[in-house]
Amino acid sequence: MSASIEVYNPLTAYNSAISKLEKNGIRATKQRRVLAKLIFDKGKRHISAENLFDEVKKEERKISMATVYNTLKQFTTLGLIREIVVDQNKSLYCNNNQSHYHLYIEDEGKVIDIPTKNIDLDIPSIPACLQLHDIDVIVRIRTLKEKKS
Amino acid sequence: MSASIEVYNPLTAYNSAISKLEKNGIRATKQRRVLAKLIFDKGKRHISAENLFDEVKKEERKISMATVYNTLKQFTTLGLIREIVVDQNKSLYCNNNQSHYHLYIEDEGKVIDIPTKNIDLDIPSIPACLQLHDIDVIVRIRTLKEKKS
DNA sequence: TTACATGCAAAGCATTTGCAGATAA
DNA sequence: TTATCTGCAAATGCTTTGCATGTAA
Repeated sequence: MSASIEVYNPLTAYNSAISKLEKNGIRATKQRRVLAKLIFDKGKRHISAENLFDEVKKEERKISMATVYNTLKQFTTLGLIREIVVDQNKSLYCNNNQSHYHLYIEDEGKVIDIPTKNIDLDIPSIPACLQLHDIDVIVRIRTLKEKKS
Repeated sequence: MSASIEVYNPLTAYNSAISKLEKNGIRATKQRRVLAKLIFDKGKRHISAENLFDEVKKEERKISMATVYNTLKQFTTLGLIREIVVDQNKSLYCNNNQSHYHLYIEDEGKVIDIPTKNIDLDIPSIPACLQLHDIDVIVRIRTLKEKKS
């Protein structure tokens, strides 16, 4: 039955985020709801804290940067979003829960999803005392510009 | 012919690093030689800037943090070492040039190599105007501690 | 001699934190 | 009411930079 490729339903994503908050005893405050709406309501995408902060400014409410960061962190801990560390000073958050990896266009700071089926990981046996937490695959790409001379 | 698994020769690694510097018109100054020795002389490993700085302090010469950072950056640009961004505040540098990926033990901040043969990437077609720069695969692992209750 | 390197301290920047005031249940 | 949140501004920590001094060729 499963849809062949990933289907993203903003409303479902938003609603399940909110209910997951509540299930974990975290209040669905106005700020968290606004942020969740912005994060989940625009289809699959990758956002930075700054990005999100800017989007909030364009909307009705004003939310402090600290709250944006704290909320992103909480959402990440709850597994609602995933953090992608593309480089030192750039964390992006991915609102797509389904298993996938990332194509990172370095010059543009842009990230594109790669469906998991295109990547085949045969990870060596992990000792029983360890627990797989996450697999980050970032394929780094550069645009050809000054090259090819 | 090729060796079945990776073989690392500290002396060769050091020497080829130095000659690559010279080939690129970068002087093999005392600081760079000291850093290269520390980086390549202890077998395959993953070092942070701070680590390296500490090791320098234990040795004869004193090298400033700025120089350590600048040198690591240069070495990375030249392809002598690889930077692994495991999280925001932790960049590690890997002295192993051969293609491989990383197992990151989050709680310990420790990185272990995974030979490439265990990972098979079938990357969706990359437009001709783009250039593959690097593929980072970080398998994130946590030790089981407070869990299993 | 002269371009390139180094070291220091100051600057930068994304992120985190402490704490007083605000808010949800 | 009371625990939890929020916002501000200050703090943090890694990394970078400007600039005067030092060094290799």
